[in-house]
Amino acid sequence: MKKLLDLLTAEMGQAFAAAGYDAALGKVSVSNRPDLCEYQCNGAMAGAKQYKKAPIMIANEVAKELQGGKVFAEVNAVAPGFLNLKLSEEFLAKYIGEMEAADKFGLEKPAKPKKIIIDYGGANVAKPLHVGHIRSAVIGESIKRICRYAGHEVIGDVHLGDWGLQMGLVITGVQDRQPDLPYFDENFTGEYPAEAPFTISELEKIYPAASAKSKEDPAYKARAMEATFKLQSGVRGYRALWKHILNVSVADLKKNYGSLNVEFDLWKGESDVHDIIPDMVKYMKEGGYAYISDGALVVDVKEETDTKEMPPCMILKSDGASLYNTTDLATIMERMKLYHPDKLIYVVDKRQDLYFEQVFRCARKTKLVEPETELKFLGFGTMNGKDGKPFKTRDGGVMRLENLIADTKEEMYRKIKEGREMSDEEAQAVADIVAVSALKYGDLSNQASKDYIFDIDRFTSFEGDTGPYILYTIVRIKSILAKYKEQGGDLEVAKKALCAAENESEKALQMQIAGFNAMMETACEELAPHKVCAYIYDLANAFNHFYHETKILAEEKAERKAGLIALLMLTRDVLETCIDVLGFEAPEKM
RNA sequence: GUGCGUUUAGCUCAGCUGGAUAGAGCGUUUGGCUACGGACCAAAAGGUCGGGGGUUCGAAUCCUCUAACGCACGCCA
Repeated sequence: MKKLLDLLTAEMGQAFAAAGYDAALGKVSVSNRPDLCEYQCNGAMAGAKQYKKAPIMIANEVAKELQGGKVFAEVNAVAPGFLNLKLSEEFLAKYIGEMEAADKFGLEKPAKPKKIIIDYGGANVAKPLHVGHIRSAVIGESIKRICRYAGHEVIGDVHLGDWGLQMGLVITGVQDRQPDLPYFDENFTGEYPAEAPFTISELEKIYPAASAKSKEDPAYKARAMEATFKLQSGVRGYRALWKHILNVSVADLKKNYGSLNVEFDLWKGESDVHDIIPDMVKYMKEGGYAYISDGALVVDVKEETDTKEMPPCMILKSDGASLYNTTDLATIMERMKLYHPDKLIYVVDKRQDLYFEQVFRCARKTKLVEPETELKFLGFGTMNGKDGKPFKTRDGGVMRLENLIADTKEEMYRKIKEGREMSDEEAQAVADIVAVSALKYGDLSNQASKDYIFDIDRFTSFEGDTGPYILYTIVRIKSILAKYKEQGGDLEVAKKALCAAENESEKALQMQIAGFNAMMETACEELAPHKVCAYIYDLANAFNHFYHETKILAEEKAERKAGLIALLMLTRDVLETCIDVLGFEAPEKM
């Protein structure tokens, strides 16, 4: 269904036309002076020059055309030429009634739904997730859900770092610990054990140890490189061991991502494109795109219009080995072949923007993608500590994501216990849910591209612009609805009883609800979860104002009471839909 | 050096793509529990929107110069 502002604009446009002016001047927007009006139109001022007339005269003529209409209850022309508008309560109630009945609250499907692949998460095999991974996971997941809700076909891919020297290091580390394993015996021809020879916590120790050792011991590094080479050239034992590393790691990653409600459709990795790299390189050479520069194979990506230095995109290192660029380009090729997406979105640290610019240009130039394929780099900023510097543990180390989540849950548990009578078990379960909202809302309510300050006290607060505040509002609505039902009310019947607002705060709540489809559409177009956050914060506030001024269960007229219940249900449903696309959920009680 | 980004209340952030008196939260000060969850609500104080210049009837928003900070600039990812 049409957006409310579009309907108002159409009405206003007609009035402009009827008064003899360009209908395009009738653009209506939400008022920036709520004390004066609900909506406004500034078209009279914009048209003043064109028609060589004082704006207030135009405004007056247009206002006249709108008198007695069904959409606006009040239209005032105000100096120097504003058109101040108040909506008809009946019109508004009818609109949100239609929203309630419509699929997705009246959000229209895109004219041409796109197939989108989102590359986010950024996890590496054998390395634990740390705080630096939270943003990609949280933002990527939300964007996936927003786009999906808006009607696009979306595939989320974690795109693991599961190849290259890091794997060689782990394998070498394992060999040092357990040299007798059959994986290292070249003459072994039997079945390798089904069980991995290490646990995830062992694995997490092996990598940093091996990595540190390789930095000071060249011989060790050489061994690791050889192991990498053997793995990549398909040596049976190494491949089998690598599979174990992968499996153990992925199981652990799924657990950690799962605790943040982050789910991937694909668990592909760099290794998946290893076999197609030679073909891709050959194609780039034969196509005349790639050439040797300083020993390395590169593709020029400079453009005439560049005002900055643009280094070429490197395809192979001077030793012939592949690198990040190689696998990313091969992955683009692979994705085009397997899924043929209209759009690829990368949710990656913003410091990589030049790099992705090179890769995208290279992919276009070499025609790995079609001219109309959209390549989007969504760079996010750093999560900083209260000192404004990258977030660290107290002793200055890198904090594991698992610990950050655990700390937040603990803090949440403490707050819940001190505020409510609740069993330890229930409090823990509730704390887990609320903590996820605190973390995610704290992150998503900021513009993704900016750095932000992680403040656990602020994020876990029940007051202010926080996840827990939103959840609190939802839980409060649920509680009232439950009581209505207890008292013999029928929610299904009440649902259809939406009625015209009888007071300011009720109307304000309805208007806020009515803005849902427009908000979701922009959030999707701009890939901006923070707009969803801002919206639900306003919605929660609008509800709480309304709640404070309106008696609901004590309302005597049954019809009116049902109407209020309907408004509550709609508010709850919109809020829950929004937090779902943000990637968290509300408990029943808290 | 080149390019990109950031700069808005004491602190953390918005600002719907050029409109009226620049908005929230936290913190501070004050008021409100015999209604449905007070983990709430209401109100006050707090700003030369980094600085200069320009475009416009009108600028936090567009252009230009400039400052501070951050980041990136071929064999890491």
